[in-house]
This record gives sequence, C-alpha cells and structure tokens, in this order.
Amino acid sequence: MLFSVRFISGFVFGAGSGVAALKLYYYEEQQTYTGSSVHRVIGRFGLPQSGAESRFYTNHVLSYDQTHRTPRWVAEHLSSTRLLGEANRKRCKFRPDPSVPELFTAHNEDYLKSGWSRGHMAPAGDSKSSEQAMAETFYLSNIVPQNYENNAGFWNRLEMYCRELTERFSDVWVVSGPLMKPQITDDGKKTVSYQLIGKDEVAVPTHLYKVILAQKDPSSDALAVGAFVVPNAPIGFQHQLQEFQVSVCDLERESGLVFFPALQKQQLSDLCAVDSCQLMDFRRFSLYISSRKMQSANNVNRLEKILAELQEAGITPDEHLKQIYQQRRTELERAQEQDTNTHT
DNA sequence: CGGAGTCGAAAG
DNA sequence: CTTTCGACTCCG
Repeated sequence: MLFSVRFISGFVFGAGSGVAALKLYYYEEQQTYTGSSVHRVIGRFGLPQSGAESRFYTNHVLSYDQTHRTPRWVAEHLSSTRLLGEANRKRCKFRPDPSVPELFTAHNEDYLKSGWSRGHMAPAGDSKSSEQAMAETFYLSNIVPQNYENNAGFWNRLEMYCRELTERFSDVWVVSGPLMKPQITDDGKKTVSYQLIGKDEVAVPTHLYKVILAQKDPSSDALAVGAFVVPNAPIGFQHQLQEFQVSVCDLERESGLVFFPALQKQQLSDLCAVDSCQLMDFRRFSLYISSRKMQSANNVNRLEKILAELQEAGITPDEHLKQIYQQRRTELERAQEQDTNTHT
C-alpha cells in the first residue's frame, strides 16, 4: 500500500492581536491508493475530505468535527513546569478558529443566549505559559456547548485534579471531548438524540469524556490510566469521580477513537488505584473560588461580601484565605488612599 | 440609530 | 478556577 501524503503549510493571522502570525502545519487528508487504475479514476477529482486531520496549536492538538462544529478530541501534555506562567484569560476572547473553513465553523452568536455555555476542552488554565497558547484555547474549535453548572463545577474540579496530578506524576497526558450517548426511548429503541444550537447548528453533547494518562517519572515506564464519561448536566458534590469512570475500551467503542495507540496497554495500572481520584470537596473548592474572587475584588465592600457569603454557606476561612483577604485589603486601602490624594 | 468591540461586575 | 451579561465606547 502506498501513502500519498502532501505536506501543507498554512499561514493564519490571528485576528485582532495583529502581531504574531500563527503558523499551522497539517497533513492533508490521507489518501490511500492501491495503485490500481480503477482507484485512480474513482479519485480523479479527489476523494471526500472530512477535515478531521490533527490540528496543532501552541499547547494543544485537536481533531475537528465539521459536522458538529466542535472538536472530536483535544489532546494535551501537562507537567508541573509547563503549568507555570502569567497568561491571563481576561485578555483572551472566544472566537472562530481562523484555520477552520467558514462553512464549518461555529460562532459566538450560536452559544450566546442558547442556554449553554462555551466549555473549553483544553482548559485555559492549562495554558498559562503563554498568551498565545491561552488565546488559542479560546478558538471555538476547542469549545463545546456545556451546561454552565457542570462547566464551572464538576468539570472544573476534574480539570483541577488533572493539574494536581502533576504534583505526583512527572508527565500527564489528557484527551478530552464530547460524546453523544444513545438513550432508550419509550418503545425500547436505542436512539441518539442531541440539540443543535444557533445558526451554525452546533451539536450539544450528551456527555463529555476525559482520558488521563499519568507517568510517575520520566525514567520508569510505570503508567496509570483513567477514563471518565460525565453527563453534560449539573453534578453535585455528593458525587465521586469514580462513579463516572469507564474502561478505556468501553469509551473507545462509544467514541470510535483509539486513545494513545502507541501504548502497550497491558502494562497500565488503574489511575484510581494508584492515585486518589478525589476531586476538591465543597469546602476546599469554595475556599479556592473565594480566594480567586478576593484577588480580583476592586473595593473593600466586595471583599467583605465574598467573606460574608462564604460564612453564609457555613464555611470558616482557613489561614491561607485570611492571609489573601488581609493582603488584598491593605492593597485596596492603599490604592484608595492614593486615589483620594490625587483628587485633592 | 444600531452593530461591533472593550471593560468590569457578578455568580457557580 | 469556570463563565455570562450589561454598560460603555466608537463609528458609519
């Protein structure tokens, strides 16, 4: 069998930023020829293209689904050092991926007021290492319609857990994506049903999946893997991550994808047997969210309100939060002092 | 006047 | 951390 693969280089200019030209390399759809003349004739005017080729960005790789206007999978590599950085999502914005043809791209209008939020597959929080890397995670090629509570809650905590794994594993690989699971209808028929939103008819997944592969240290080949399928719906703190664990094999059959195909799977251990698979509990999560809110508070009133709401929820601040509170308070008071001075 | 873009506030 | 939304600006 003979593979004819043409190497294409495309230049795409990041709209708005107007600075760096992003250079994307990608393979044109692979076309296989048997060498027989009949197949050359069938392909005389080219064979159909699905646009599913791997797309490479600064800190993630994805395959796009032109039918659903979402990614089908998004792959990342996480490590403690690669998570460092100062890139800020405040300077990023959701936008169509300039490398996706207009005919197949989603737009912000599809999501706004749709009842669904724009959920990152490669999280922005994994790309703090550079503004460019983070900006690319905001391309709609990396986004799926996601239940807001799920996005800000359970899925958010799952993403935090992936980052936390880099404290105990030297290297972590994550593949995330949407899933359309069939339901059994009243008449007993297995049926796939999903909503389409906006003018571009972006497909709302019934579930989201995440496959996590973790390596203890670079020298050993001790690998652990876990696959999780999470409903695209609110999931409360009473639920454990393990409740959503599935075998990689089952997920592969459901998704039609083979994950980490270069891996010797029989050498793998179960991630949840080697690690805790415990997401942040309500208290820790609330404390963390409050700390982030305090750091972005612009006045002392807001600062007080965050503290009050926390105690309203029955949570007493720990020392770490108290420290952040005090630091931010003195910062704000000092700024206010300066402000009044300049205005007198 | 209305669309587009930027900014900051608020909420899970 | 994860978002949405409204107020504001600019401009044809």
